[in-house]
Amino acid sequence: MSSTHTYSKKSQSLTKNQRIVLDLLQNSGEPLKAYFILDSLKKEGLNSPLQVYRALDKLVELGKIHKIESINSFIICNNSNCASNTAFTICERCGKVKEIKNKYLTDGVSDLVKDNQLEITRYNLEFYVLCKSCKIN
Amino acid sequence: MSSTHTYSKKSQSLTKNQRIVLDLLQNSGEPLKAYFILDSLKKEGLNSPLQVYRALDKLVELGKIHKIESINSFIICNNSNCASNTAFTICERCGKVKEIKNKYLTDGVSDLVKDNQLEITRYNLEFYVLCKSCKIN
DNA sequence: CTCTAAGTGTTATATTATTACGTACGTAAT
DNA sequence: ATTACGTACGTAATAATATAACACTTAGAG
Ligand SMILES: [Zn+2]
Ligand SMILES: [Zn+2]
Ligand SMILES: [Zn+2]
Ligand SMILES: [Zn+2]
Repeated sequence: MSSTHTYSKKSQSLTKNQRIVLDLLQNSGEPLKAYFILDSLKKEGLNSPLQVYRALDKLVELGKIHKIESINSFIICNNSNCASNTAFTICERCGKVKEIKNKYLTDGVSDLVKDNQLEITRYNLEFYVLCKSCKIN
Repeated sequence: MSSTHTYSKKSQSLTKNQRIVLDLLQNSGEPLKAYFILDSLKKEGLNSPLQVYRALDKLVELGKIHKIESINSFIICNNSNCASNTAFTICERCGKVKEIKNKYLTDGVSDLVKDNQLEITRYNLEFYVLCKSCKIN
């Protein structure tokens, strides 16, 4: 019965759970796993996986974060607006992930899609690389 | 045949477990999940998840099948040789998956990658669509 | 033949994600 | 103000996906 989380104007504002999950991802900048998020936010009052997954689902839906499927992880969106079209580089050796901001590349893909008359609703591009530090070693 | 076959048999032949898993995927043509494969091949002698996952891992490594990460499923390779570069369409409504064969598209992506000086080792492209039957309804 | 790399079979366990159920709150129509 | 509705919440249980650990077998290279 310890509720009352001053929601204030449902439009625009996230709920407490959504907020703390988003903040964690924001501050981290790296892909995080759901159960890591859960552990990290135990002290903030998160107790169950479902609380995390519900917040993550909503944030993905809002385009504020992305799920990187191949590593079951979530990362803050690095762009102002991806419109659900995402592109990442993933290091094959250390797993490091970066969202690609290169507009020329993503526009190019969009053009290719048009040229080939694929009627797509969105896309997710995963480019596997060897990151700088992994290339050295 | 000849007495000059110095190449290894090993590289050509699959083991029994790898064979039956590949055959199932081949005959299905659709993405299948590991535990579905396990159930389907109980009668062939597969008893544990690990047997399936080991076979799948090997087949992926050989490029004979692909894993579709966003649905935790595996599908037979539709091309002679993808060189680990993959591209799929996935229906957002029914989940139906097709491997894209369009060489113009994949070459175009490869060119874009080169133009943008991304040194990639491979890529995986997932295009979300509404398939024909889902578009009707 | 002997050594070795790869594969096998099995049990147990880890990791990731969802179902089910009841409660609480904000909004808008009555 | 009361009702109805949609969304979010909290909790427990469980499903679905994947790997660890260990002992054993097989097949090919030398
Ligand atoms: Zn983004
Ligand atoms: Zn790296
Ligand atoms: Zn293929
Ligand atoms: Zn469909």
